[in-house]
Amino acid sequence: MANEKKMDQVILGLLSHEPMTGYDIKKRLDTTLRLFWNASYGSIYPTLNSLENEHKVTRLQTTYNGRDKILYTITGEGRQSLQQWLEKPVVKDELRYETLLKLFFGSEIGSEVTLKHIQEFEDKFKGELPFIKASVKQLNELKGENAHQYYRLTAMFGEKICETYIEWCEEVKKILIAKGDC
Amino acid sequence: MANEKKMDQVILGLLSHEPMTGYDIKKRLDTTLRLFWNASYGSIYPTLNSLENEHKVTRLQTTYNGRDKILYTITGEGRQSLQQWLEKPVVKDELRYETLLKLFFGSEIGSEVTLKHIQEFEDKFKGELPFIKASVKQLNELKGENAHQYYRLTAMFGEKICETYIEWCEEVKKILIAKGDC
DNA sequence: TGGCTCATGTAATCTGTTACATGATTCT
DNA sequence: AGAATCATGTAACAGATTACATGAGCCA
Repeated sequence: MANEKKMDQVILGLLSHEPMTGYDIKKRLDTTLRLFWNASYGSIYPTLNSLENEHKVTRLQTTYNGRDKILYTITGEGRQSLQQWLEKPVVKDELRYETLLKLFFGSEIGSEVTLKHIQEFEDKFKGELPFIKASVKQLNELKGENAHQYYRLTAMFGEKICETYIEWCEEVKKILIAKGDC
Repeated sequence: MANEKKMDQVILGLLSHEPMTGYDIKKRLDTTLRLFWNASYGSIYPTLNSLENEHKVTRLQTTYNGRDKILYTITGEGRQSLQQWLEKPVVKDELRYETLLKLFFGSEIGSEVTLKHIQEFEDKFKGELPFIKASVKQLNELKGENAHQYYRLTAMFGEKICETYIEWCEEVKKILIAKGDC
């Protein structure tokens, strides 16, 4: 994808909350940001390197429990660069659901197969929901740090869309079962 | 992105409904499928070429109103290939919202700027909604072709999530205005 | 006549994934 | 002892966008 590179900003954003290792960043993306962003090691580590070259982060080699790790900290320059990006209007919000695609072409394969895809889609989000709900609840009580309040708003988004998806799946299932053209 | 190439299937899917030109395909993606899929000419035309080489589509050079166009039709082989893909489980549903990212890092820039992003997000989907609602209504009445019924299900998806997004935006705005930490 | 839409295509470039490589520590 | 997790990284490759190039017909 020849889109604007956003990995820089994602990493700076995460480091704006606290110093982290590349491994930590990956974990954060796989959990907290899972619903709206993701990335692989193959893009995280090289980006950390280039950010260091641009003096937007500093590296600190440490050893914790005999384990080597490289802790990255955002610099003033990095924070400035992040803020500049945050001020700019959003360029692209993208939703790419293969499930929707397969549904759209459903007439070519019939309702039985299509139902399976819908069921899997539903199950996936039903699986997510408890964790998201737990986060929202936790973040509601925790009226502390500012960053947590913003995290809470994104978690609320996750909760809402999961619930909407599940509702929609139920409707779709009813309709597909009713027609039963297998 | 070194993901599985889905452009092939998208084009075959669209051609499974009716013969089209590359230009038509682009239009369809920009309108009907806009909410869950998109692509540029730079991927459409080369894909059409490779599909022809694999005998999954046939080209028909025509002239309509003095305008040259190449009409592509799916072959039996192409249809088979499409069906095989449709049967396979979904590999990836991806949502990538820069807006959510900027919201998540909102503490770094404050609620004033963040509110602007939320407002734009809301406006965008408020703008989409009338068209989607019109589609849904039209497709509800039109109880004809099978393919339309599948299209209708995806339009219902669009309607639901747009409404959910707008609701969520209203909540977020209230919370951000209440705290007012600019 | 000028601007918009119709219509097809290519080359350069970007961005990121996948798969591989390595090795230590912690848990069971 | 073995599996899982912690931890960092690279090279090959894929997939797609952007920007450019070209030209005809339609509408005002």
